Amino acid sequence: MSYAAPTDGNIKMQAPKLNIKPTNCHDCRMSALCLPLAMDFGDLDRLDKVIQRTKPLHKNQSVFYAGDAFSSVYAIRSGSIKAYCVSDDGTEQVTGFYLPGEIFGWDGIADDTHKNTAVALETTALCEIPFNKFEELSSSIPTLQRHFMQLMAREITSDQQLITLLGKNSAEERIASLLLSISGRLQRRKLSPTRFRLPMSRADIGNYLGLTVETVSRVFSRFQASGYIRCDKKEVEILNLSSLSNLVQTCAEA
Amino acid sequence: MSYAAPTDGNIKMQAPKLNIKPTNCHDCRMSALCLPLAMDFGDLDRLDKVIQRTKPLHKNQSVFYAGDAFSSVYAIRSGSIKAYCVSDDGTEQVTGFYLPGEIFGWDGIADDTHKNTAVALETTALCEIPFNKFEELSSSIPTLQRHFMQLMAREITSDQQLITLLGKNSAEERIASLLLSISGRLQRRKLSPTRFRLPMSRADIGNYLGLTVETVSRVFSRFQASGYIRCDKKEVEILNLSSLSNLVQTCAEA
DNA sequence: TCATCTCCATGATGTAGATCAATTCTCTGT
DNA sequence: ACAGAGAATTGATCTACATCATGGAGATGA
Repeated sequence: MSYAAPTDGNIKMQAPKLNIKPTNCHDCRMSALCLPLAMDFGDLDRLDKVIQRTKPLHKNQSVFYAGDAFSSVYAIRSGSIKAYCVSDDGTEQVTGFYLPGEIFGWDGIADDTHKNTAVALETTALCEIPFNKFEELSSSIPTLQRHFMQLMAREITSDQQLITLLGKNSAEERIASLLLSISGRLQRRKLSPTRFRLPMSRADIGNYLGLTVETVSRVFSRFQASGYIRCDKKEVEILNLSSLSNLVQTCAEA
Repeated sequence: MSYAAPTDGNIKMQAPKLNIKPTNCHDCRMSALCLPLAMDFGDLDRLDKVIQRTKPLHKNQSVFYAGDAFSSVYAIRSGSIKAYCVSDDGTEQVTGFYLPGEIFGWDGIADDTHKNTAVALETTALCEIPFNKFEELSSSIPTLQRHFMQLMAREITSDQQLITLLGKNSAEERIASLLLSISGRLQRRKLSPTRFRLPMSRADIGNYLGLTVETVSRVFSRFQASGYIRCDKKEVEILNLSSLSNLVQTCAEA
């Protein structure tokens, strides 16, 4: 019954009555993540007028498709998103998973065309941030521009971490890294970093990490046998965070 | 021969006599690549005043190190740059190669600290674009802001292509893809897309593509045996561009 | 309620590319 | 001009992961 219980992903959680649905940026408890901290209230009001809250998508509904004209970026209020692109031969490559408080859709800015398709992994509520209006705003709110560039840069950084992961690391290292990444991101939004529900399938994980479903499954089993995690289907509990950390080669920070 | 300073050695290619060294953005024939096309001449002047032309780096000199405070992004006038990050265990991961007309250094915007080290692969001339001055400028030159975001987005797109490459493609596909990428980028700056000199070592290529030197070497040999390319050390000639293209799975564009 | 589907787990076997090793060739500095 | 280090090629072997195959556990729907 407790709200903090991280059975959160069990889609029902996003049901309107459990969450006081934020109707503006002031009330939204994600705003610390997705909006500039330095903005004052007047600015926030102006931004708030621009942002559109779409009605919740349900599982497997798309936000945009590869090839769509780029018009907006999106912040996740609840739920989760998978971004992937499709090769000419039809194979998919998952390029990212996005959790509440995170922003996606940058891939369209380069030439006004989305390179990825974005799809809801579960019932998901979004804020749409129309990019042309944002541009108008950001010339009068300087910190907003900077903040957006930082968000884009964060995307670059995380993409490059994934590149390192795919280029150098073993299956175990990749999966440990993903688990830790999700754990850390949940922690940032004050949710349990050790007990959570993976919103994506094993196949998605494998695709994202350049592994097959079978390998992903085996590694999960091995992690469980080693006592690093306990998991039942998508429900995961991290039992030994430091062992997992020892597995991954993080890029040295300064 | 007593011409001391940057003893380039093999890089005579971008010898002074071929290039009238650009002293400002108006004259620079890279500007079409690295600057907003839509900017008028007044804007260009103001931008020009902000950009610093550094003296040429010679091979293996660094532009910045991972951990350095972020202050600028850089455009390449001539030469080439390798960006890489270092794990705590000391292993390197190459995250990108940058050719003339291209801009690098975005990786520092996220939290004002560079995540990568950038090093010259050969004698290299750069334009430094101080980011704080850029931010001032861009509020008064709206297209500039947009353009910079597009450049960042291009970095995201290319990173995501690399992710796909590393996650799904075989050694041959990866190397074909790199060759085609370089070919295309040279073509954009009106250089021969079929005959060029690779500025990076086989080891760098392998590192970038998640392969060992040996594998890279073998694939080059195989490509040569198949008549796809002809190469002598770093000098490469693409003989059969379409065969190479057939090898790679490009992400479907709209 | 049963039939069908999707997801996940796990075993048996195959293989692309890593690793180890040796040789030649090319730069670099004294 | 020479020694030594580094870069590249090629061969022989090994291994982590892919591939193929099977069965079970939950969902979904007539």
